[in-house]
Amino acid sequence: MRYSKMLIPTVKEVPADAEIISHQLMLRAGLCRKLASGTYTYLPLGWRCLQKIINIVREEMNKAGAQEILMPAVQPIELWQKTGRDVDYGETMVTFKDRHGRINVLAPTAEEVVTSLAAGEINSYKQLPINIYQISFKFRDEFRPRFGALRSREFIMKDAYSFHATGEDLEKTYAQMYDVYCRIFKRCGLEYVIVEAETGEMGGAGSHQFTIPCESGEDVIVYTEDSSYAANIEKAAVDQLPKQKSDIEIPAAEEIHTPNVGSIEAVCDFLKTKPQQMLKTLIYLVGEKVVGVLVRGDHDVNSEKLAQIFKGEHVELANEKIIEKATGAKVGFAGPVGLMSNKWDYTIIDYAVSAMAVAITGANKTDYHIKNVVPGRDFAIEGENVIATDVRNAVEGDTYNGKKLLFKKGIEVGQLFKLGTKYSKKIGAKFLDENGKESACIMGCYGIGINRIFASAIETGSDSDGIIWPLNIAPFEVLITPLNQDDETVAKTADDIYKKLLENNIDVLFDDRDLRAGAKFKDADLIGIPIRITVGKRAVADGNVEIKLRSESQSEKVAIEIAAEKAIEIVNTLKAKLKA
RNA sequence: CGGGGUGUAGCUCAGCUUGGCUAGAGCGCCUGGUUUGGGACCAGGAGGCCGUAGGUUCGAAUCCUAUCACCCCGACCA
Repeated sequence: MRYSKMLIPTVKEVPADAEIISHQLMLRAGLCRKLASGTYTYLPLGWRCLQKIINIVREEMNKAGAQEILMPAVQPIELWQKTGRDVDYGETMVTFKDRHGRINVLAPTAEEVVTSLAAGEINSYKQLPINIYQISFKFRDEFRPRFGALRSREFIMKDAYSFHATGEDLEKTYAQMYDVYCRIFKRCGLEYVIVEAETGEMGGAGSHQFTIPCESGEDVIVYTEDSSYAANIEKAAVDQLPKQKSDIEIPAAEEIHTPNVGSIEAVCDFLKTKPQQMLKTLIYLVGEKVVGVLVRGDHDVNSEKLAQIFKGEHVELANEKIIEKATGAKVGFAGPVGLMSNKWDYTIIDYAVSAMAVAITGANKTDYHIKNVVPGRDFAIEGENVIATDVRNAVEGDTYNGKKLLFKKGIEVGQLFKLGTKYSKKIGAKFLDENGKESACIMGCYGIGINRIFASAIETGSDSDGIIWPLNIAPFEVLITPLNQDDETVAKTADDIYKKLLENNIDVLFDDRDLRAGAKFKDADLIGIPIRITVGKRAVADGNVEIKLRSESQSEKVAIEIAAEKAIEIVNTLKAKLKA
């Protein structure tokens, strides 16, 4: 490909609305342009990268026996109503009416569609297992799209779905997909971490997440130093804290006037105490149920853990109205004393709370708190509809199995789920087993965010001059940079090498633009093609060209005659390193 | 959705507080010339309904109101 013929609009200045490195470089290197919030046009260079990623994913999926299909992006809402996920997804799912008044959704994912396909086509255990996938656009109307391709509203996802007659058989495919994912990320040249994850609104029995560690990641990975345990923050378990003992007899609980101080910080300020001494009471809506959740003042409720207690039901913070009704006080003054289980349906108490010797908590009376509250004495920590459990996020200082927990940020690029029969039961994907007995298909599902691989590769591979692509997903493998194109020998040398590389199926970009050397070098570094061959007048006079790796600072002089061969050799070496 | 911020040339931004001449700079773009191994230089040039709508005023990029878009901080996920 000739550079002068290609739309590669590089820019010197950093675009104003790009915050993180990958977003900035994507725009600067001319890989994409924003159309509207969270939607991007991928330009020739960017689309080439995405296609390379897609091809790697496709190859590995096909090799594992998965079959590619393509499902509609516009789906009838009725399908989603069957599984109740129209409610779970809520506003994240875009819906619109067509001319007949039917409500359609823009696919945020495809469990419902694929399960209804299976319901129609799969009747016998003889057809199982089957693993089908697609690579297509998804649309999610995110609360807050940001960070360019990291969290866009429209994105390309590879989503695979497997159907099984038995749980053991699901385990087999799950393990196989686990392996396939390792191969895919290896080939893409990414350092990844695998963590245990929650299944969230997907439902199901088990899940792993593939994460690329990096500062701009929005996920938090929790792990032990010896790597014996790694999970995302939604899942990460913590050891129970030791029960605190008080040296003195705690006096009776006592109401104190705390005008206008609702937040934990304000109360601490006012009463000259620390968040660890506080007991925070949050009112949640779990399905239809009103649930009071108690955590220590310095801890946060983990809504995934909360959802798991209620078998994956939809969880959200209650609004002001419900809180006031449930507590009889304005927001900020809720507490467990005196009204547990009568105004709300369940009380969930975090272990760290039951371990407290004494606490300060809201009095369920506007502008009042209660001090000297002893869990177990002043409110029940067990009983009907009262559950003591782990319902908070792990924090610095926590341990698991006695080992210190460490924290790291990461980008989630893929996730595996054991779905079980959540979808097949509701949509009626059933089969007859060898005994003629009917059962619901057991399902697994496996997603990969293509754009996120693209973004994480840049996020983890760049320097102050621009992108440093891993060879396998670089838009081109080799860049030829002739410097003095009026010089016949230079022009011919560059052209010969270009043709030779093309003949050998190397992805090569030929910078035939009439620009000064500096400008070409700057663009070359910015777009980050792994191998650059520089053809300059002086070196050519000596019978040489220069070969330079984008990842190295030194270039190497190579005789013109063997330049193409040498470049091919480097391509092969780099490829070998990325082999799965 | 709540909180904060920004909309002026293709891009990055100044001008707005304290209304007043023809609305500016750098980069990019076009023409000509000189240059040519790390984003060259000189000369000339094109390009703006100052986000949109209304209002105040003799006069609005500047003040007021509404509205839209975008960005940042919080609850979601590939």
